[in-house]
Amino acid sequence: MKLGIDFYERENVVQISRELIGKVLCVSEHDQTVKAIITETEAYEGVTDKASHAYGGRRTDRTEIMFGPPARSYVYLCYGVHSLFNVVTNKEGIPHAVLIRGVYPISGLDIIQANRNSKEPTHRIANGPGKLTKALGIHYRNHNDLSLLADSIWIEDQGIHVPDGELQIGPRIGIDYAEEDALLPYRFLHKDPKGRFGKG
DNA sequence: CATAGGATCGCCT
DNA sequence: GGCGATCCTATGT
Repeated sequence: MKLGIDFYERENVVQISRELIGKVLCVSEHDQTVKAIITETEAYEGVTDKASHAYGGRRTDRTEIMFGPPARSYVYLCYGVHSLFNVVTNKEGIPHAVLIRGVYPISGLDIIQANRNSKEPTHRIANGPGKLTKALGIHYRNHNDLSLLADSIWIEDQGIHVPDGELQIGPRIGIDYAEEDALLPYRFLHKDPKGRFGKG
């Protein structure tokens, strides 16, 4: 079932980031839906987090979405090339977000391969923050600031339970500039999506 | 208006 | 493992 507002509006973004591992990201467009299990996330803890775009309460046209209500998408362009997909959490006014960094497709693999223009195997076709947006057809121009409670992009709980032992928890990637916050254990990664979610 | 740099990826060696 | 691609955002004048 689709995650509701209660899931997103909680205060602990690190906990939400942890719980999103094993949930299912769904994207629907042109009457076609693709679904993929979330395998990697990072928490971004708003104004107190030097790695966050909203650090220090910085409000710009771009970051404004994170200050808005929860359960919405924050999709921005990275390195001029990649759309990166985030989920806005906590209450309006508190700019928390979770970056989705990797997924394992379970439905619509043919569409996903076409989107990527690649026949990479399932466990590698969307195992990166820029790869998964391209794979699922998420674009910063079309999919920014959408409600995750509507029918374009949403996240489902399909009862998949991922125990702590299957996770690797450590520092976030590519945020060396964030000084002491660069070492916070805000990254959650499933150690073996292929073995856990693959066939056989 | 100009400019530096980024929550990355894929190709090359 | 090194590097270029590629362009928007934020900041400063």
